[in-house]
Amino acid sequence: MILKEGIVLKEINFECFRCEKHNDNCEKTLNCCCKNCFKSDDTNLLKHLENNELDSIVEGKQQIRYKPGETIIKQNTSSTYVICVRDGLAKVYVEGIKGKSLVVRLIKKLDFVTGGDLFNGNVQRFTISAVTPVTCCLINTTKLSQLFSENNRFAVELLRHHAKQNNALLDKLVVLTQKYMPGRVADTLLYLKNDIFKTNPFSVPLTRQDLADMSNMTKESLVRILQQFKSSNLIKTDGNTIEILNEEALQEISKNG
Amino acid sequence: MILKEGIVLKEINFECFRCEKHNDNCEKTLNCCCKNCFKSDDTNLLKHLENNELDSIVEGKQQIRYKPGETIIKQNTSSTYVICVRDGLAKVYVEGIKGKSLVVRLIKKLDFVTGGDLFNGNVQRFTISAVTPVTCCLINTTKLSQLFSENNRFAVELLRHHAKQNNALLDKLVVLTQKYMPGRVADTLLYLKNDIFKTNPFSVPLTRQDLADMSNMTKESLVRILQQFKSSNLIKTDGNTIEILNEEALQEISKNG
DNA sequence: GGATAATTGATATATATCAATAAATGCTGT
DNA sequence: ACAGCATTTATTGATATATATCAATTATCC
Repeated sequence: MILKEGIVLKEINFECFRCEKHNDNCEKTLNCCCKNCFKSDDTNLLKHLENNELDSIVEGKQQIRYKPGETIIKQNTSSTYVICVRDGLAKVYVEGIKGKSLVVRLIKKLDFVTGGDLFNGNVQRFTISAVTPVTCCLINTTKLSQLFSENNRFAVELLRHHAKQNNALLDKLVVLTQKYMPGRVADTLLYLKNDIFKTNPFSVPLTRQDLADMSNMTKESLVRILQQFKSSNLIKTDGNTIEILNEEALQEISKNG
Repeated sequence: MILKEGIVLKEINFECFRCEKHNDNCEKTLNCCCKNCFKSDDTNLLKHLENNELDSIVEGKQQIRYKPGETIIKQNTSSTYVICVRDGLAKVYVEGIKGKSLVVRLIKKLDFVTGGDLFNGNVQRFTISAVTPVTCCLINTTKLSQLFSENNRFAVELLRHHAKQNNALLDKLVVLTQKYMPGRVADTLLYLKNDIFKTNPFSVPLTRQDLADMSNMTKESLVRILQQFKSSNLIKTDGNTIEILNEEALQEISKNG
């Protein structure tokens, strides 16, 4: 089954005994099934949906694999999908002025991305591309609004999700415009450790350019700040592995801007 | 009626013949009545609500007047209000690091602001303060979610509104981090002319500091750019009156960063 | 007429740019 | 599997520049 040029939907013929939907390897992993996936997380958008309601949106869902570097959603194209990541890491970024990119967010397992123009023309306002191999589900939004009347807790959940995204953007706006470079790099490092990888040390499948795009600076500047942090014994790096040695100090640097 | 220290609700004893709600001067202006107000604009959040549905949220509504400089919503305080501006101009800004403010948006007649943490703890993530005398309605959000099941078009409308805010923030993020000062000032000027005042010349009830906070720079830098624009005959200023003489050139400057 | 806001100039500094090198990564063919 | 070459990525240094800061003056507004 070919969706669009280059992207081929993996044929799924496995019958999942738990959700009664087509699935791959569902019995073994227990997290590949849509209903499990959707329901397994407290912050999950779809947690309030009843089984039959889930069925209606799961039905048209497409589960796709992307190789590192591949584009999942392209800025300024129209699409009516909500993305749910099942596995892997992807970056959400704005392609800005003169080729500059601004990484707004990293997304990983169970993260949802509801597009910029949801119910509003459906033009995507950012690009999402796979950092590691990514498996994700594309859920068609056209069915979402039908659910609102049946289940108003779902509408509330979706609004909450949007409100959170709004807050995150507002925070980012302040951080990127009002903090000096060391503060921004500190924020990026703490974000990676505490929100994304949740281990220490952690191995980052991102280039220095990516880290710079997250921190709104050039790669050269990022490297220099990283060196400063290293010589101050705040962090230790070995290639793409970063260890945070003094989190309090980084928090302090973040606070001071 | 005293809401909180310093803010006194004006007593309203006028009976509006069109909406049968309490109101002031409704017959004369025809735009002060909630239902008119809510329904008079195409982009209005509440346009899909039926009369009885509107009644339920209008009932607990508070209509308040603010003097220039007064705070309508204070960042980091909890409130469950959605703001609807009936008259005047207010600025929505984030109080950032080391006393720096970032004006995210100006709001005027019929604009809605749904708070940062709607359905999510209700902590406001920005401050709103009156620039001119402002009359606005505070609508309690606790009643909003009840309407979703009755009227799913309303939920869609609210989501659309949030999606738009998201896009605006994303745009602002790019503009403020990737454009040089002239580009940012050009954007601010075009925003004032085309989105806010819709006349040319227009009289801006904002200080240079406010304009600088909108453009993410110091007031000194803003003044200098304004002088540059003046000596290039792109604009003409007389105190707080600004006339845009060459919009195409400003668009070009905006584009080039 | 005193406070606040606007303007202008001189200087400092954070950060980008340019350029050169070093290290890693991927590919090719054997 | 591995050496060797090509390509990308990372690092470091020297320099340029956008922008902030500081200071002084002028205009504006209650």
